[in-house]
Amino acid sequence: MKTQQTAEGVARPAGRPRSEKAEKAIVEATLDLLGDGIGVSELSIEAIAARAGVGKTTIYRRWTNKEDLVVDALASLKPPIPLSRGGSVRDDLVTYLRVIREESRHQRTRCIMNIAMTDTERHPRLAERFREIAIKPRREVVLAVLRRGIDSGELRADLDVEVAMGMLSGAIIWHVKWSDPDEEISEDLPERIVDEALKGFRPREA
Amino acid sequence: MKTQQTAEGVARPAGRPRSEKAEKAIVEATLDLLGDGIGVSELSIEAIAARAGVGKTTIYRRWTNKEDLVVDALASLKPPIPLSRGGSVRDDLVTYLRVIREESRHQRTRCIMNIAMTDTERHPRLAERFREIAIKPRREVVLAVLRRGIDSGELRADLDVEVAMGMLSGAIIWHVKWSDPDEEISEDLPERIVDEALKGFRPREA
Amino acid sequence: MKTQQTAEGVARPAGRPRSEKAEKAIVEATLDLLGDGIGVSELSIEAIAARAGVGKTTIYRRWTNKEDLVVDALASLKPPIPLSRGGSVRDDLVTYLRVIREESRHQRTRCIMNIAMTDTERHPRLAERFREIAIKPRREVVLAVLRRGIDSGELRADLDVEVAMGMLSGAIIWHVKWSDPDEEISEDLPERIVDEALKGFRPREA
Amino acid sequence: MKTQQTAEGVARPAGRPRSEKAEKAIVEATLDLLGDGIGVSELSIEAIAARAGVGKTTIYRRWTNKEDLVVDALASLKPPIPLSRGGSVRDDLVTYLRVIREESRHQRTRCIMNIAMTDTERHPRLAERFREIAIKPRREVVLAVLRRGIDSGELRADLDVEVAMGMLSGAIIWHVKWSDPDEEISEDLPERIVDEALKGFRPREA
DNA sequence: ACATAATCGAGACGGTACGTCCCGTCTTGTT
DNA sequence: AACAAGACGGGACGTACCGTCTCGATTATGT
Repeated sequence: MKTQQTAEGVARPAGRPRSEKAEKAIVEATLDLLGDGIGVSELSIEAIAARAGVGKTTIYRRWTNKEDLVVDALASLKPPIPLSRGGSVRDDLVTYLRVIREESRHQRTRCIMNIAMTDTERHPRLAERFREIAIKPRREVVLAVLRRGIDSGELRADLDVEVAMGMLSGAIIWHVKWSDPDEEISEDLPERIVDEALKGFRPREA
Repeated sequence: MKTQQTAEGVARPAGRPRSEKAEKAIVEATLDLLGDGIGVSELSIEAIAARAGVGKTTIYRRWTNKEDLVVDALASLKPPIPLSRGGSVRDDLVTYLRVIREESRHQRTRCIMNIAMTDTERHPRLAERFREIAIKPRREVVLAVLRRGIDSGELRADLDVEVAMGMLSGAIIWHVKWSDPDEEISEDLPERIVDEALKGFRPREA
Repeated sequence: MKTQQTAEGVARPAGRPRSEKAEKAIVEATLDLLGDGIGVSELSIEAIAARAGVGKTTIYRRWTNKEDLVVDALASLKPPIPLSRGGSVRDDLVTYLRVIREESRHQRTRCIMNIAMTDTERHPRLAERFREIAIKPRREVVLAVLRRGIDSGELRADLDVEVAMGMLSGAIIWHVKWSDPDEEISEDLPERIVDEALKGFRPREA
Repeated sequence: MKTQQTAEGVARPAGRPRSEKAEKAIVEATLDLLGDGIGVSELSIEAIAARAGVGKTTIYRRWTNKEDLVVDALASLKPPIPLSRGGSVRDDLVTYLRVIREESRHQRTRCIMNIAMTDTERHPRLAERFREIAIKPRREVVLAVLRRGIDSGELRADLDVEVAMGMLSGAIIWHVKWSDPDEEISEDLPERIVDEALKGFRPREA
């Protein structure tokens, strides 16, 4: 492929450059459709092209398959860093769990989450990307809170922070996903989880 | 519609009765395909019919849509009751978490689990059924163990058993699904989870 | 392929038989489009399917390529045998040339003729078929007239009927196709051609 | 539009002049492709540009559509004046028909002829141009021969030269195009045509 | 034994989306 | 201003399945 030389000395491929506008429209259309509850399998390139007002070739020129496109679309989402920090460990953890629960109640986030939980097994690259952009930042935040708690003496010095993090995140997700749909999820679930976790299941020995 | 009278006195429609063999073959073919990692969306009636050696009509005559078929197929699975009971609360919980982890390592269970985690949002009836046949029995078992622990004094009398159950189940699932694929999941993860849960995060006050 | 046995003992392929109605609709749509002046190259399977109210597969199931479809479509046209016979040789030949000229003035025939003249080189099978259904019958008719003329003494006994036929048919086509579009083609062209042909170009020797 | 002043005083548009080399390459590429048996409909600007080593814009800048380009390309062909004159009328006519038959046997001429016969209806401007550069000169030549024959007494004084010309040209073309492909076209076809035409179909009266 | 009737397999039906190819237009930096 | 390169929106290609339909053949009973 021939290239052209720009003033900045950066090689550029010859010919008309790819339209950033089109690219954005495609990603946005993808997120829109995903947000409308369309799953990765049901998501059709043709529908994306139509909604983005773009030719199919313009999509295929950039992404060789649907999975890559979805990966990039998800990646374009800013991870809405969920934690306001600075209070007590208990307050921070409660806040964190509340944010997750709130997210799971909003349409777009919910759909994105679904994809994460859902199409992840059939699309390993997607899972990897999701871990990167969604799981990892939250994980770091919780780990930081827990470590801070250990330093300040609020938490046990020998606490297994990995396990603790899994218990907190896992618990809220479990309830959101699997609790009986007839019963309301209690509003104070985050507090209850955090408190039980802090206390431990065993009775205090005299 | 004319009916026929069987010896048992049960009214039966006239004409050739439906083949039980075909029905079984269809359900089996469905589970096979699901077990091969095919998701509900990718699962095609055509493929099921082909693998079952059956005409497509024979499937559509019995189930009006794919979801209903999958529901029935999943229902036909015996819930492999996961808990050997009788030891200490700690032992029982560790055993329970181990069973879940093992299941997640075996092909067929893993795939079924994926479907549960996966296609659940797009197929609400499926989710409901899965809750019925997979979640509920496990939930009951854990709740029973926890209540027994309270009775025996091994656990706090005011323990929130729902929350505790969510923490345990959620923690193991979280780790199985979201832990860094490069790092091995530690073999003693079930023990670590149970121990941290029992102890609580907070240090013992003097 | 499995077959079924009919009462008449004629083997029939299993499954739903192909719809004759669809087949006719496809052929008719093809001729319509061709008659609208669409050439074989411009003719799209998609357009045929749309006009016939038929799925593309229904077309591809029967014809592997466009050319075969056009061949069959043309073949379905009844050759409108152009000659009323029984008069003098001169009258019959004039009638024949008139019919050709008239045909070349009517829309549908004109378009079919165009295809014959046109797409024939790029589509040899089409040419062959056209020769069969359009050229050959006309050729036979003219040859018959000429032979009758020889028998009756109206024409020379040693007349080269092949060449004579070519001169008559070729002359009318040449004029229809290549005469100056500004000048009207004279109404009595058929008579003029026949008369010149009968007389010969050379003057009568004393 | 600004213009520049050449030494010859002819106004010229400002900016880089159009490349004559490119223009020639385009026309040549077009004729090449046409000669390879590609029809006007199948002929793609993309293919022409590629073969000419030229950008598509360079073509579209000069010709607004494919037809115009083909017209110009055909126009660039020198009409290979087909008649050596000077012998008897019979000899001249035989020579003329032979030339046509030979042309129809050579690849490039054959393809050009095909285009004439072929794409003419769908592309009227092309037809007109072809009439100008290919038909008209031949027509004139034959008419001249015939008129010369009348003057010299070789032909009837009242011969309808237009009709006669059509019969001769039409006959050879008819045979070349429509004769049975299994039978060889007889080598002496030109002689046979001319002789029959000269004699007329009717027997000499005593 | 035979008519009745629902089911069976096979496969054609009208559709939708696929990923590819090429169209004619447009938008770059270079000549 | 013209050039080559190549991206753009669009339309048709031929394929793969979709869920529905229509066949003849099969398999039960009820007379």
